[in-house]
Amino acid sequence: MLSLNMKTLPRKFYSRNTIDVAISLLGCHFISRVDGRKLGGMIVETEVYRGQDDPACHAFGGRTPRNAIMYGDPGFLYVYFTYGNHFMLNVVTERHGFPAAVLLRALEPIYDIEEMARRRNTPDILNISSGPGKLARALGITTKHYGVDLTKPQIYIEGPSAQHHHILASPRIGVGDRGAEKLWRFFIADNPHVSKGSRLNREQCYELSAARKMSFTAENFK
DNA sequence: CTCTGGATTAGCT
DNA sequence: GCTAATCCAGAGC
Repeated sequence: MLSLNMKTLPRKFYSRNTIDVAISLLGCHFISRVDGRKLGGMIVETEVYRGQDDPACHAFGGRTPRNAIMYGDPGFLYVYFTYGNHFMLNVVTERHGFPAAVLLRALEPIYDIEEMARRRNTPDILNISSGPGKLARALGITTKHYGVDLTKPQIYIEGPSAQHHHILASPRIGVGDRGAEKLWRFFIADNPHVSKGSRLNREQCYELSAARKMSFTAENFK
């Protein structure tokens, strides 16, 4: 299952269209060594937040102190705090000056599962990192790690995935009507670690080929 | 300064 | 399925 030849993803990996990055990240390994332990797992669910025209993106409406990292170089960590409890992990994408990022929504635990389970206070492996707030907690990542360089050895992603995954797309979760027409959530079909927070019926999920076609319309890239 | 709502989760009905 | 928890960023004054 683990592929050989996994290497830390270079900055160039992140310096592409955010949709390509979000899809390419599925199957890669996200690793955190923030407390001297190697924690992490396989990325199984991602979402795209792209540009000042995307009403669900934190950069909608322009630059602020919080979203500043999204305007910088790709390959850095954007962490923010929400709902009074949860940290969200994003990786900055695209070129300097264009605000965009991929939200990591779920991991399949691989490294030091016992420690991650402890941090999450659950014995259930399916509950360790099957949601964006859950995985940040399991990995020990907080806003202290805002701006960490993902090409350095503290927090990084290894790839590429050698597996052939069946990937599906759907609308993003938790954004309400803001950009609801965009199919910018991507996940590995049938992986039990994909988040269950918002159960989507089959009609709301699309094969990757169809979703990509819709995502790359002029409407989304004007 | 004050107010509003959130890229969620856990726990209960 | 429903909602309280919990606190900060951003907007408005």
